Amino acid sequence: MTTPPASDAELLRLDHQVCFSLHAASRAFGGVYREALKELGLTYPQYLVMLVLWEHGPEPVKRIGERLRLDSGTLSPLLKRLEAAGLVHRERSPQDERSVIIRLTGAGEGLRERALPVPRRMLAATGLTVDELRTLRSLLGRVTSALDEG
Amino acid sequence: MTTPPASDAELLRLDHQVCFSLHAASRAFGGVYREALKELGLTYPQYLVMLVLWEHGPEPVKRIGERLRLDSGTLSPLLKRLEAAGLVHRERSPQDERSVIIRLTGAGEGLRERALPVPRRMLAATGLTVDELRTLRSLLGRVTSALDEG
DNA sequence: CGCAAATCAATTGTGCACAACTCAATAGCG
DNA sequence: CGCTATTGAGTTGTGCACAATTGATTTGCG
Repeated sequence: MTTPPASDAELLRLDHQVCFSLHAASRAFGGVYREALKELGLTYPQYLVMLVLWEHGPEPVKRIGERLRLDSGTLSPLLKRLEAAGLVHRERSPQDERSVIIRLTGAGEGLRERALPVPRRMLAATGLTVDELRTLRSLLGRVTSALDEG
Repeated sequence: MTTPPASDAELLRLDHQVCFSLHAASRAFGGVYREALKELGLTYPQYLVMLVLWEHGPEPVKRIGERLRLDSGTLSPLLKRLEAAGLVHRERSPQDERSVIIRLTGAGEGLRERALPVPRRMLAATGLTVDELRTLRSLLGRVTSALDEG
């Protein structure tokens, strides 16, 4: 694997291209997820919250936010909509009255099975090999960590 | 470089991780850009539009949308804000009255110089090597193309 | 030519992201 | 113990993303 020289001009262009590709890829994924999740009545961010709850059980809003890198300004209304849809239930923590625990309802648990085929469909739609996906995941994780330092 | 076997469970998890990493990385970039662009008075999507105009000169809304993968529902209000900020000017195309040409004002042209240090700062903030950035760009481009096929 | 289909921009409505703020509850220091 | 600082959730306001629709203009078929 040769490394072509990186001119100043290419470096500047590379930044634009990486940032733009990231932005575009994120929205492209969103579009495909929108299709795949339509029949479940979930948006992609709502699906991410459901994944957390399916995997980890009842969790406080704060903890969900840490896992998904989202703050209360985003989660509060989103969780309100999930509650209105009958998928989750909110309850104040008895230990700490500031904290609100999010718990799946029966309907929320039940949705899990219908969501199972979604990831495999997405995986196929990316057109990447498993190795490439691993590389992508790794690079994205490192970028996010580095950017979040500043 | 060995290829560990991919279990069914890992495949499912890999999809979640890639999608989530993409989502998170995109927002992490947005946050850093927000900082870097604050003194220019631009948001990241507005900056992308300015990049297109700086590079290609006056272009119709349609063409900008194709380059940035954005539709008129997003661009119309965004361009209105750029116009209100005195950075661009809108004019109906004489050749085709349906089309609206976006043209930089003097202030819009002038902003270019102040924006020059931004990409280098971003590049450094990613913490990746040039080769890794090239790999990332390539993978993201392929994913977006594949996803946009469906 | 005349009219139906396509095209382009804009608008409307919903939802996400995030900064800035409020308010209640808790932790922790003197 | 009392008071201050911090924490957790929610609210408000701005802006982006996108589906669906509207309205004006152009294209192109018959």
